Amino acid sequence: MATTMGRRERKKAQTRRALSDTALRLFSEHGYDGVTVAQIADEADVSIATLFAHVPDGKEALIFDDGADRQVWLVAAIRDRPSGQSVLEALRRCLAGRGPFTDDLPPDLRRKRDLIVGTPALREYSRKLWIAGEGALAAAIATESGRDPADMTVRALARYVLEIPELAGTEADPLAAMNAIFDLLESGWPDPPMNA
Amino acid sequence: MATTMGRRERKKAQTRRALSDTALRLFSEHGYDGVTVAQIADEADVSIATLFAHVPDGKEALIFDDGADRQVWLVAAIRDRPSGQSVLEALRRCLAGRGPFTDDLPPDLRRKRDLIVGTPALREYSRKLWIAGEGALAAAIATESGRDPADMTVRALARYVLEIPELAGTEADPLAAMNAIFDLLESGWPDPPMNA
DNA sequence: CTAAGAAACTATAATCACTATAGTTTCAGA
DNA sequence: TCTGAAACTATAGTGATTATAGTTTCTTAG
Repeated sequence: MATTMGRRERKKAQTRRALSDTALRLFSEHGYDGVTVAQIADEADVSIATLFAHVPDGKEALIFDDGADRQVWLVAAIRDRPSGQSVLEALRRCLAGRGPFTDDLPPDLRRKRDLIVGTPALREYSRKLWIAGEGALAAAIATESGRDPADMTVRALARYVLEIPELAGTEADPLAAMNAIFDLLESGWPDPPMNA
Repeated sequence: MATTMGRRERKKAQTRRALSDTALRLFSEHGYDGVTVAQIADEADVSIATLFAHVPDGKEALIFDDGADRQVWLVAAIRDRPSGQSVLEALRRCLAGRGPFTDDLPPDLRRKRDLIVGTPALREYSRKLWIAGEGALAAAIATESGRDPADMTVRALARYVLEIPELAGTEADPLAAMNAIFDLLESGWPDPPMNA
């Protein structure tokens, strides 16, 4: 096993990359629904069967990375947070630099993000990917707070945090929206409202 | 406009009912994926085109009612709550008597519920129906708390409440799970944990 | 170096959800 | 009773996805 991948793996990655790039370009040009998987396969110069071999989750998955990076960021953000910082604060800061919450991105990533936010099918699939990290996030939270990872409170918190991108992503000011939601999760819903 | 529907509307309702009943029966017998819409249409003795005319959202929608009852319950539960009761308390009590949170149901509804909970595609669609009520619920909450219905805090609370059935529905004790989540929403996440 | 054997790829055909079209029957109301 | 709308039908098509069976291309153990 060499440090550099063998030719086979390199070609495989190349094909997958060609599919992603082609899909992103065509989606940007004609809209998600305006492109068929057949067109994508054609322009990437592979057969349809090959396309689906690379993207088992289907058309929506084409422009998303296979690797489960998402979970890694968040779990790392919790584990490596400065001492004294709360778990939710760490998550808030981590999310603030990602996805819909910053414009400090290279232009290709910005185009991709806009495409996702503007396409319901892609938004839904993106949410699915986030939610898939629920278990890992719950485990990390449980570790830090000395609770059972199966505790419904922990699971719910993890789920609610992971829903934030979809919930706040379409707002006029996504970052402000995200902060409002984190405040809600930290302090709870004030009822009766903050008068007598 | 007679008090009883005309024959035309009666027949339409009949057809829709036949489709629902047939779909529920076949899904129960062979599983959701083990039944094609063609089979359902056949057994209900209508054409496939007619089936889709009745169920524009597709296969999953077959066993759900068209009417948007869900929102109505919840909004009414908030508006008509005893004075002094918090909004979240009203929602908690309302949900406790519905869907996955009680076994006090006629056997056919119980079968239907079990089918939904046990079938990912149906769970997802059910969630979609709940989420569709977000705007109405947010409006009701905003009215009671004197906030802007577009306030992200209000929208987030509404969304989080509506996610509870999917989140708690698959737990061993759904009712206890639901209560834990409401506690989280009311009080927020205690961090650092409840020691010094 | 070479011969399995695995992995990636291909064409082809099928299945299935869903839509479009164009025409027929049935009811409702003037 | 006539007319138009609504519900229905058969038919054909689109597009995603899967199954099958066979071909090419790398890897690697001998």
